[in-house]
Amino acid sequence: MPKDTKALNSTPLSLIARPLVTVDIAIFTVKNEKLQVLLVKRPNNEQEHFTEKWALPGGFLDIDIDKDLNSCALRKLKEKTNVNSPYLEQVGAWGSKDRAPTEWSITHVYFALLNSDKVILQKGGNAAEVAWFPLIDNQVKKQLAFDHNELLDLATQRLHAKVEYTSLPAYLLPDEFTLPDLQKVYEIVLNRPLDKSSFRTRILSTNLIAPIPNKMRPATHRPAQLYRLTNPDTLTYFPRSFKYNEKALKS
Amino acid sequence: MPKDTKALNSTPLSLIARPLVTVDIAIFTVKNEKLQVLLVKRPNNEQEHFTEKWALPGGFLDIDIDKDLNSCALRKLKEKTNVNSPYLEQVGAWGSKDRAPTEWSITHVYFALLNSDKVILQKGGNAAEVAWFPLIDNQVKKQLAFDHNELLDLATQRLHAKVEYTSLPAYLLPDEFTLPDLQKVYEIVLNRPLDKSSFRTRILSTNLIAPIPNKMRPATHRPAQLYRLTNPDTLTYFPRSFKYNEKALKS
DNA sequence: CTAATAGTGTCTGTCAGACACTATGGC
DNA sequence: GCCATAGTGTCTGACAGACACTATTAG
Repeated sequence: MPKDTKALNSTPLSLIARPLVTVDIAIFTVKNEKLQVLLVKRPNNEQEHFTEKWALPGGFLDIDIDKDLNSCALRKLKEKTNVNSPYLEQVGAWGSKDRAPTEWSITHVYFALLNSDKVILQKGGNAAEVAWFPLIDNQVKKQLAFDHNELLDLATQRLHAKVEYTSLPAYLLPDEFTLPDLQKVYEIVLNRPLDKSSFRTRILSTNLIAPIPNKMRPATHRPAQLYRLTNPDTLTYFPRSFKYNEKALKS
Repeated sequence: MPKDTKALNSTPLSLIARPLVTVDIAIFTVKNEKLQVLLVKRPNNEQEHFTEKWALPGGFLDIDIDKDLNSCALRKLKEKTNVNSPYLEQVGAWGSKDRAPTEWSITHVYFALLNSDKVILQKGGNAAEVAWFPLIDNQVKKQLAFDHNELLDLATQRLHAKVEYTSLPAYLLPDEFTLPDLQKVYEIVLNRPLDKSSFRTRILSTNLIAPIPNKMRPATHRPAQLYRLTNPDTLTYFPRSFKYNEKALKS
């Protein structure tokens, strides 16, 4: 009899051996004109693995507290940053017999984007220290606990891929920002300069952002129009190829 | 003390309550010129939920057999189809307190693409029946067990999105196929016609496929060149916007 | 006035879609 | 020859990048 039928033949569910289940989050921000990620330092505790190593914030799912996986990620994010509503996206699940030292374990990797001004770093809980680390060549120059270097790579790859065709970098800015501000965060995340004219055309051709009437950012030069997100909860996707073709559809 | 620190203060890992962990797979194929998905019928067993309902193939992770999540998905896929190496991709994890009737549970959703000729449907295990169901308006016209309609939607959305800019549909074909064959599966999955000329240009501008020298498909009309995948294990991505700009980089 | 940055206009090359055309087999 | 489908060529419109230009503030 195949093993996975056991539950369907009334073996009590409680007898099925279960893996450890965790959530880890790559929290990104732009600070000092660099893309940075939040890491926590594991405590000095003889009974723990990877003691005093830096790691992605995260930990065990608590089925008594968390109503779903996203809530679990938000809870952990809030514990470290005191931020309630970042942009949050699941990257995927990684589980195997030997990714953690002792047991079959699965981690659910998320990434979050937030404006660093809104963050109040909090050690609390199981974190001896909490700090931002810049990404250099898309990596953090540090050996992290467990397989967290790989997990961070995966989150970074996802971020990079999506920045090319979405409005993701807008979540790195404060609520009110100018178009040059927005271009700047795109350039920082993409690590390459963009043309001002085409950037503006592209952004303004969607309804991603709306100007705040009569509100400019004052400066010692020409002031810039301030904008805010039209719909902060919706990610905007810029068009891509295999264009939809109305005419061909009719035939 | 925050709850999630318990493991880090030497509470035995075995005492942390763990959710149920499952894997479900949307197995897609093209059959009779339609995109179809494989479903299994749950057995008639008074002690089970959703008895005799159709569902996505899947079930409990078995930490004694499965070395990682992907292996678990492949095992379940092989049990139902006897196929060893389909295209397989994780869509994501969905877990919550109440998505399953009794317990906090997490499922890891995968989708697979395969050529239906390679499949030998097998009931075995916990499946009373196994069958292909066409997707109509991207849905299967049937109420599935648990939250499987939603899971299937998610897999279908992912498939659709990626078909627009990748070589995914190639995995729905046999090893040798013609360019019109390939165009046809794209059209079936996308549910819209494509222009022959631009389709060919697009495909041939990559090294996705290579012609098989002197091998044509005979027909009562002009024969078509047969091709095969250059690298069957690598998904090809077609280019998209925010084009890389060499000149701007230097400045 | 100048400096500095915001914001616009114009040109041009590229490329995808539309669609007409040619090619090649069976009959 | 005809039919059917494979495969190519040509035109055109859209659009993104390059880059020059104008606009608006402080001082």
